[in-house]
Amino acid sequence: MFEVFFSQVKDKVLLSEAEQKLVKTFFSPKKIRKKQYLLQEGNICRHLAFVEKGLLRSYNVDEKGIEHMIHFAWEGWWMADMLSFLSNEPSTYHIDAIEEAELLLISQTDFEEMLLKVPVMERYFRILFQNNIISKERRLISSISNSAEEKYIHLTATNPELIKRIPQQLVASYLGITPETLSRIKKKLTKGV
Amino acid sequence: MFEVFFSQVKDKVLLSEAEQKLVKTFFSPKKIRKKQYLLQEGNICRHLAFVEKGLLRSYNVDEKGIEHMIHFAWEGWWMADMLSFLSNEPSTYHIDAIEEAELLLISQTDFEEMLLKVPVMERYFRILFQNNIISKERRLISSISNSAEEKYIHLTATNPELIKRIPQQLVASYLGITPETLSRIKKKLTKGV
DNA sequence: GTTTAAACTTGATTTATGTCAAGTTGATTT
DNA sequence: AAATCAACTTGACATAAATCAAGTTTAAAC
Repeated sequence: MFEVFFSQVKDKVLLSEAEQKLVKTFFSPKKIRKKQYLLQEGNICRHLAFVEKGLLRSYNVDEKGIEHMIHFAWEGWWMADMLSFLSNEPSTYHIDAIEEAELLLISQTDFEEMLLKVPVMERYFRILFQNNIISKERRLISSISNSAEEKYIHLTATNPELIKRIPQQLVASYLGITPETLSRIKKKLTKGV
Repeated sequence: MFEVFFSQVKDKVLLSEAEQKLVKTFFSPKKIRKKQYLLQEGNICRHLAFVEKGLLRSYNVDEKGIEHMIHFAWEGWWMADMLSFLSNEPSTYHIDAIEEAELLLISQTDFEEMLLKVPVMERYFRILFQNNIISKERRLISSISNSAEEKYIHLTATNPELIKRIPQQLVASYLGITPETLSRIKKKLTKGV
């Protein structure tokens, strides 16, 4: 159950056998089915979820009822509403499974306790968050700088797996464009080949 | 010189006198004039900069020569190209001073050393990065979900100081819209009052 | 204090993208 | 395999925002 997890963690920091054992105790496994919610708007996000298998998405819904994709997370990625998780405020996000998923959950109090008891995990999350900032910044720059077509090209270059694995309408939402526009962009680009 | 710095750090973690003294040794002060560069595209970002006084901006320039604002940092904020700083790759950003600024700089190696020698600073940066992720996520959601007018209204609500302190054309760029559009939005909104 | 340059505003026009609607393809369920 | 539903495509049209250009205000430089 912890295979993907520890291979990910060991990618960033060194963990002793004892530390691994201790870290394990803070997590509990959970399986969720396709379309099942992990978090619904209005509820407090009480866990960080690590994806061992499957695929999750987080999104919010605006006044017009339109969904806006915030993140996707598959094997080796984390998923949560960090704002709600850290501040204990009700979430404005939904999180659900695009593909049936196996997760490792850690609660708010266990997260804090783990970081204090296993300082190397404090380091792991500092590095993880660092990387997250960098990738968010790139997505943001693309979002404010590029046309719809450029945004799509940029995404295929920086995240080809996402294009392959995520349904097109959700990719469109992730880019902040309509499914129709994305469909036309793809047609235009394949024509050009 | 470290007044703003330690008030910021103490806001997030507890520091002993000894730790404070040690932390100070890793930083060197620097003043830069208005319009002076701290970093230019193509160079490696070798320092994190903490702003004690003044105002910095980071931006990139696209093929058409258009500047896209990435961040602003005034008293109490950090500035860097994190990607370049962490990976040692040449930066794609420019960083310069909008207002004359007093900075505290820490180098890549000193940063790593400080985090290892003063674990509470590891914690500080984990928390700092956490908060950064949340604010970037909000900006991103607004960017992909909202119209130009809604983006501007959202910014006035979440970051009123930015609107007051940053020249309008830079605010427009920060929002990913043209100065003309921002000017028209402001006119429309003041009319409505 | 006058000159010069930069920032901001306003108007006319163009363009990219959104919206609405209908059709097609593909997937899921019975 | 047929039926049902959702995903994707395509076309016609509407609209928000960009572009281009001129004017005005404000700030900087001499």
